[in-house]
Amino acid sequence: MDNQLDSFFGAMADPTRRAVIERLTQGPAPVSELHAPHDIALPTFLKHLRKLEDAGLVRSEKRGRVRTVHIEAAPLAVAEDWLARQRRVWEGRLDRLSHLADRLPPDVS
Amino acid sequence: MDNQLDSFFGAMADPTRRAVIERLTQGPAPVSELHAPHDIALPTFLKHLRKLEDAGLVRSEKRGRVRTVHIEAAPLAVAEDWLARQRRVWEGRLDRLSHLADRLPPDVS
DNA sequence: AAGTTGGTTATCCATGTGGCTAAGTATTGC
DNA sequence: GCAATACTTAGCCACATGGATAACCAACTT
Repeated sequence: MDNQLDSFFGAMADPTRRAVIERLTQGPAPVSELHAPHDIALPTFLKHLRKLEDAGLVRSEKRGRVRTVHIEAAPLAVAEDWLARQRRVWEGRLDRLSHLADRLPPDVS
Repeated sequence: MDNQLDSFFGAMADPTRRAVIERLTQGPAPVSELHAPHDIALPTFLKHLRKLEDAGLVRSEKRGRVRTVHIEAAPLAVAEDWLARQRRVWEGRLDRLSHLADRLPPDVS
């Protein structure tokens, strides 16, 4: 996809995928274990995993017949930073507004 | 949609929509001004705005023929919190692992 | 009153997404 | 070797998404 944020936010915009991420923060797990709590077919679930992997949120290795998946935390931090930055601009605007309000009588017609 | 996070992350998974949010952190603006920098047709752009509004990220009022849009910052904070929580669990796991490592000789067979 | 401006509504289209089943491959256990 | 396990690939389907045009309405401007 375009931006890294595109694929990240796209990946998080689904409850199944968020649940997988939540689970993986507690440590790696094989595909079958990740799939177990979700009431959808395995191939469908694999497509979700694929999307997480494409977004760089997750990595996996196969040993024998079992594929173990682990989280890649960096992208989470990138998105968190983006959101924090927006919030700071927003809050900064509020600050500037209140400062303006302080100086309202002299400055504004 | 399902969760509030669904519609939030869904809304952010598009560069046009993120650009609108970035612009709106600096203050409200009419639709035409928001649309100007984007090289897409107005009706297409309006669909993006609609999605932002559906996700509760933005609100708008119409006065005369001009509709003014302003940001609703709360959902940003909700998502930021969710991400921060994931990060804390992830980091907590690392902490526990290192603590475990400290106690490795006595505790582990 | 006529024209311009700022949105809005209605359709349409190609592609993406999330779901399924069926069938296949490769390990591992007996 | 055979069966069970753990994915994997292929194909199908309904609906959502992001894009477009055309036509419309309402409110200013002149």
